[in-house]
Amino acid sequence: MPSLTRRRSSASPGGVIVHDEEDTSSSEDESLDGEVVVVTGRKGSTRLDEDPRVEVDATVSVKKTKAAPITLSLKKVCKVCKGTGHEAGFRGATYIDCPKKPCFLCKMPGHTTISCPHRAAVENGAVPARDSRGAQTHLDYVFKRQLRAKIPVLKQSFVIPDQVDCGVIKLHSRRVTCLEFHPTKSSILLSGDKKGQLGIWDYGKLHEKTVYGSVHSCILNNMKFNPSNDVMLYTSSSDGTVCYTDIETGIPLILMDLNPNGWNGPASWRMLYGLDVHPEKGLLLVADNFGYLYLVDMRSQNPIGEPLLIHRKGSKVVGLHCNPLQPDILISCGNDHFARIWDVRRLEDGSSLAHLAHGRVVNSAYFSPLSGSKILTTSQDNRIRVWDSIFGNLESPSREIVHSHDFNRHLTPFKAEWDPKDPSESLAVIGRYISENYDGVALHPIDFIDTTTGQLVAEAIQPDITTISPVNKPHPREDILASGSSRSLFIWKPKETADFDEQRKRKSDFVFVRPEKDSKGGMDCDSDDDFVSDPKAKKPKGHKGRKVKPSVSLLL
DNA sequence: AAGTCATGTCGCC
DNA sequence: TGGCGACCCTGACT
Repeated sequence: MPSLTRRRSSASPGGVIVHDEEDTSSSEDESLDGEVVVVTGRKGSTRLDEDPRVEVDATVSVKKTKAAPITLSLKKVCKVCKGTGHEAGFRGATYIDCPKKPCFLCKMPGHTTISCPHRAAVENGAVPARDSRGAQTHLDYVFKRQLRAKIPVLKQSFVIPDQVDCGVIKLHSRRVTCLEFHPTKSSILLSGDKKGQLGIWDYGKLHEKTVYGSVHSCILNNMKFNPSNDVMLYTSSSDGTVCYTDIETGIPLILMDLNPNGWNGPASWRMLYGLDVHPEKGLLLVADNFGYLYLVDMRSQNPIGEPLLIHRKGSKVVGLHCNPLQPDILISCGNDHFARIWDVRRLEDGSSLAHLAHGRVVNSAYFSPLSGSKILTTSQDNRIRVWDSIFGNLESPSREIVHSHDFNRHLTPFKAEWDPKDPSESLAVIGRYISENYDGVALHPIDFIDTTTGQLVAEAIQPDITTISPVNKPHPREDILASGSSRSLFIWKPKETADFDEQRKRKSDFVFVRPEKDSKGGMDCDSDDDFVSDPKAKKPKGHKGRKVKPSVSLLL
């Protein structure tokens, strides 16, 4: 008589799975010529042929012969569409899409990410979308093949900080939401997290880092320095407050609180997003999750005027940016799928100068940093858009670039950032959502895109960083990029300037800092315990099913 | 090492 | 228009 074989599992390869209930005495019988029997059992039912209560899965066939071969024909089920005959998920370090769903990259049906024309192209994911105003002609191809290669490059070559110089693991206890470089002290990076904590890290000295936990009580969405006082920082948060904080003490002054009566449910709780300074007027601009813009007078430190509806009522305003040359010109973007341009001098209901339509939520809209004449937007329809002249035709973007930066509720929204040091105002930096198989490791690079051509200029990867990096900030003056990946921060430099000899000398590429569990007030992370250089220290784990090479640089 | 959980947007009814 | 549930590459922790 065969004994009942049970297996407690929920994802055996190729298996529909059945669980025991209240049974702690599971056992496996290997005498059945390697065949596995998966049975739904109940407490006390130990033998299949004796207990009529045993339920056999529909896909299991049981032969009551002497040898009692019990076979399984378990159908593979796609975790995405629940259909059979295919499976979505990682195969090694390569992700296989569900063929029944639209392409995860360009969102068009009929193909998957692997065969997507936007991915298969040499530009590898970041290529200009087909221009809707003019299909490609034969002349275009002639131009590309025969002429373009002979045109001398007039543009300066980009300097790409694509080598990790140093990093802080877990300075924050929740994912990083925003980054800002100190305006005058070049090696100081400020970071905000989902918990509302404010991190200050001097990456030049590595050890000097502080986390203030009492500035905000939930997501720190944006920060901006006072242009006339580089110790003072403005922050906006989903707790509904704008704070003005001395970064040397971490003591905040609340300039505005939209939830003075506390929590009365989500219908009334206001969250503040976007934050920018109008230096000439001494104005602070912030917006909320119901579509309203607020102005705060920086001198009197008080809100002024009435809130103005700038996006669809009830929809979140995600970002604000004043034009660098004409700060009266403001751009806002929001969940109503629009970016809108305003004149701060005459703000009224419906007075927007232009509205830029997008396929989905607009995560960010920034004027170009030098001339302010271009606009770069990031939308959740997996497209980066560039509008070339804010005084020109804004009905449609002058360029759309397909790029993977989808929405995921567990990730900080991706935002493409201008490189402020690029005199041609064409280089943009943005993290990539979908992974690429890099020598057997699934990694999510940070992409450097030439927005004038849509070409992927460079992609920054580091085998140790297996997490997605949605937050990236190019340094305003130096060839440095800061990125926030989950709870960690990294500093990237160009290969030739990254100081690897120095790193080897100090035997640590990375600095590990334990997050404080329940921080009240400032947290000083400078105790010796915070640093790990032990070769036995925990290695970074790859994601499920992804093959990750052992880390060397982390453990030097 | 499989399970758990945190929790934003969108589409559908 | 509003409430509800599905959800495609998460990541850290148990």
